[in-house]
Amino acid sequence: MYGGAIDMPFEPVDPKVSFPRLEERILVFWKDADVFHRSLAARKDAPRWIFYEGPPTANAQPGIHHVEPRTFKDVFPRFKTMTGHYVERKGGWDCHGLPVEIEVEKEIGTTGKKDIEAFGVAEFNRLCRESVQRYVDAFEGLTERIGFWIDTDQAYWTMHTPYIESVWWSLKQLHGRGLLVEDHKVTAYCPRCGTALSDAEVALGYETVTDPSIVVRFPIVAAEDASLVGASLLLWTTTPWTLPANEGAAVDPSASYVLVERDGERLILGGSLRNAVLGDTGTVVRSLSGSELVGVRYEPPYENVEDAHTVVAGTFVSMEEGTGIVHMAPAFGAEDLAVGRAQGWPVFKPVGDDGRFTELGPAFVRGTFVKDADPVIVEDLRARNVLFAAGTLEHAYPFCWRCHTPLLYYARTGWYVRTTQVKDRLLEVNDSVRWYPSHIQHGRYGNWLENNVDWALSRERYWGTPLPIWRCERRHELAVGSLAELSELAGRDLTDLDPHKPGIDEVTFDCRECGEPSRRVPEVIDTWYDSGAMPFAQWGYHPELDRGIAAFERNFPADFISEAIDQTRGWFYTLMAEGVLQFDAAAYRNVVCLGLILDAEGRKMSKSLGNSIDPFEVLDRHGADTLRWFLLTNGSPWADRRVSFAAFDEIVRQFLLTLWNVYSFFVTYANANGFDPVSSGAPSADRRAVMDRWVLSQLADTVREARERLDTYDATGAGRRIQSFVSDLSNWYVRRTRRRFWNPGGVAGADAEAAAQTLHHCLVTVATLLAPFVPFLAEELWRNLAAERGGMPDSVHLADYPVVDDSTVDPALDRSMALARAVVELGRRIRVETKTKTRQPLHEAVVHVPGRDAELDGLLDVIADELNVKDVRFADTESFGAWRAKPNYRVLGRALGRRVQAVADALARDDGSLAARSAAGETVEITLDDGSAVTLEPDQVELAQEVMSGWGVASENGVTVALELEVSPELRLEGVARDLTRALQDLRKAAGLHVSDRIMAGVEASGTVAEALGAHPDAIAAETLAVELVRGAIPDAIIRQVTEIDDETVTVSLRKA
RNA sequence: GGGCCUGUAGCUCAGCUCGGUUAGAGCGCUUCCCUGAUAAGGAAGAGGUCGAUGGUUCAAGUCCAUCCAGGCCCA
Repeated sequence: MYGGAIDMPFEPVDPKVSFPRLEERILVFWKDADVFHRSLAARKDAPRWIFYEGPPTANAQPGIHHVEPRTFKDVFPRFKTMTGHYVERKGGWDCHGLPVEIEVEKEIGTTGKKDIEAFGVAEFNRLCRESVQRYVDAFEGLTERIGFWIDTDQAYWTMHTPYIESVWWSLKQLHGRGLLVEDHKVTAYCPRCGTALSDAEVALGYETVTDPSIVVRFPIVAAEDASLVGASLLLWTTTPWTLPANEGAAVDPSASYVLVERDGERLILGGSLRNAVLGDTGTVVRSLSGSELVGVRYEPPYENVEDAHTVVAGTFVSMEEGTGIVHMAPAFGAEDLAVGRAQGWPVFKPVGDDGRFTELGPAFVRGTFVKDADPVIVEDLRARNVLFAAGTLEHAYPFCWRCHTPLLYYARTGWYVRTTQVKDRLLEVNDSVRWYPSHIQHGRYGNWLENNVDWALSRERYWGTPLPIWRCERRHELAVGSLAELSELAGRDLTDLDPHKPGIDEVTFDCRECGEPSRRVPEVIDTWYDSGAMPFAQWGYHPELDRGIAAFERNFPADFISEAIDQTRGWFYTLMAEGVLQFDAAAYRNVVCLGLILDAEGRKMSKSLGNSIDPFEVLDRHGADTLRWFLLTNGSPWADRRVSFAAFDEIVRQFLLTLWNVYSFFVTYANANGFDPVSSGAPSADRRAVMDRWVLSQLADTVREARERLDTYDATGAGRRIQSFVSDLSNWYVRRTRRRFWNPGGVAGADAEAAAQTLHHCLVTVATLLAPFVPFLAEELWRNLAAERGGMPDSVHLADYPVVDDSTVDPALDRSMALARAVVELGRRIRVETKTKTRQPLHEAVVHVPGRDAELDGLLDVIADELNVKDVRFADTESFGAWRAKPNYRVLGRALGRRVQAVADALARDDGSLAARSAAGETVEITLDDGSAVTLEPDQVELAQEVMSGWGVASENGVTVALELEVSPELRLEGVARDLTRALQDLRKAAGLHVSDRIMAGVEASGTVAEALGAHPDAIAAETLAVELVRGAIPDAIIRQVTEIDDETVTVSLRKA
């Protein structure tokens, strides 16, 4: 369809367009003409504007929430390309991680690590690789279909060897600087599956259970205040099995505690909890603050470590349940571990990975599963009089969502990146980043950074980048940075080895320090580390191998990244953290942070809820441009938003089809008139009609605002401005200018050509403005209207973004036209109120706009035509109703303060004479209640005219319009002639005639209609392109219709001439 | 428990930066009008305690405080 036109300047446009089909055609064109790569090549030497692709994890079918970030990641690079930047767009795929493993586990029916080991890690990882490949194919399909221009051919894959080596290089740096270390951490752990669970997994398995709830005595053995010795601290716990690991007790230092004597025994507990624990028994001997207890040493229930068993201060201590004194077992609680680390207590862990007590535990529970040991321990405590009270408690406890084993909170070793050591630098770097919306910077994201904890890097899983640390029996560690380095260590060529498990684990070598065999630690790394490594790893950056250095340096840092808000703790953080850790620099300058996509009920879309919208269904039904336009302009990109199909229909009808119809209209008449935009040449400004000058001024303003907003990452504002221009173009410019295009004999000459030039220019400019937003429709318009005409490129995406044509900016005209449109609106209101059809011509309209008459000078014809009146004049002596004035608060409020209300009161009492003088432009003086006088300039008041409705007068905002409603017999006939014309036009349309077909027409009528036909035969014939217009029926009519005009029955018929 | 966001018409959302006295748009509903570009457009109407309370101010949807509800994240 893009063949050269011989007979017509433009390809005919089908007003009934299918956007999805149009988009398929454009996709073929882009591919055949290699437009994307040419758009890059054309800017090869331009300043770089750097974009990073945040890789989607290829572990499931893409959803509509993947289209949102991809749309924003497309619109700005396209815009920057069109404004003269080189925007390399390297794609990427996040390949590793638990989600991929789970997807494969579903396929092969395994439910835990033991199953996977039995299945075979080599085969398992092979399936993971295949799964990734499969979903990448699906994502590539979506990417292409939505018009997201990104280079998927050269995408980085985090599972490819050069990427992994680059990650290894970075880890080696961290290890060398002491920032990558092994340490303990408490995590939820399933003893049956032998694996730690993520928070999300833990959240899946909470159940209400009954657990023991016991209070135990910790007798004080040493204290600064010697009188405390011999008293017992009371501690509460629901996990008796953790008591053998007790190393301390925590109190709230600011809370109040009491020493109670009861049955000859002295007990210490939180004052507010005394009643709950002791009831009204015992006597308070003294009260003391928590801080007085800090440092007290006690006798632990079970012997374990030296130099511990003291009371410490803790902010986490609750004074609302328990005893106000918290038992601390660093091996089994996150806070406990943090406190223990701060106190220098060793981690004492008498429980093995199978959940059973080991040799370290008390003899009577060794080999027992911890939960089963609870009653045994309680009995032991009772026997030794350590137990104070025992009961049970119902509460929520997490279970393994796979095997229903109770989860244990366990200190386990893992590998950590010491991000806390660069926290200050992270905060500093964050200050240099521009966030959209800005509140993220010091809000959600800034808070996250403030609370930075070391990055738990290792995962005891299979499908991930292996942690490249080899260690010997004597625990000498070596971080390896590449396969080449590994080859050297192992003494054989491993450069072709797949660096994944299990192959990599088979590589061993002799420790360089002690000669003992050294083997790799078993863990893989957090897949998020892969994602944050992309600025360097996407180029295989590796200084030791002299690889990717130039490419990295050219492309760091990013000017722009964008993802949804859930990435604050994800990619936004990992990118920044690794940028700082490796290069002491911000990895990105601008970040657009999008809201989440919700369903019609406001719930987050997810596969498990079954409420996600299939993007391919939307694309097939409404098209990519529709979806893109919705995402870019509907609601706020920062806010979560609801998506439903109704919104897509509205966009098609209201925006895309409106533009399409203007386009179709233009092409129809340009072809009919043989208009050629290149040879006809643009008329000079002073030769342009006022409507042309107005629409060009609006266009210039649209270009200005679109550019300004896109420059500040506000695609929504830019899009809305363009949409409002398209609406004005269609509903005011074309509506008002239509007849100038209808030029069957070519008689209108230069004026028709000026109109065509203007509309052509508007459409081409709009297409260019829209190219980043709706790349398909923009291309379609460009291809037909501009491509290869006068040296223009063959694709809109190779064009420059429009610049403001200052010569067309005319603010005075903008204001005048707004006023004229207000006048027209009032006129239309009068016609409705007085039930006077618009088609009935009236004698005159009288307009009253105090002080602004002159502004309407050039627009009286426009008003007259739109209101269908013979004449428009300005009021001079008429009084349409009393004037009313009220203060212009913005001006007077500032000047008068409190007295402005008194002015309002005074003006409200005005009988209209003061207001009338203001309306006439006079300065008036009013007297207030307090006797003081105030002088009011005309611009210090707002004027309105009180008019009665139904009398042919309407007023608003100081603008008053009156219509002369009397219909003379002549006007009546003219109105009927127009009704008749309209009937014939309807008939032409119904007969399917082309706009330029000539007809023979017949009218069977009597009375007024016949009279009107007799009075205005030429006008009717000219309007309807009738070469012959007869009374009565015509022979051989192809269509015939009975209709009502002016309460008379009329039959019209016609055929082609 | 902490942080952030959101709360305006039946629905989807503007307006809040920088306070101004008739709070807007689109969809939907009612009535009418216009139309040989239009699947559109226009006018009128119904529909609002602008989440609540208190404060600042001549004036609060807008600024401040507290609270309520929902969401997301952290604990």
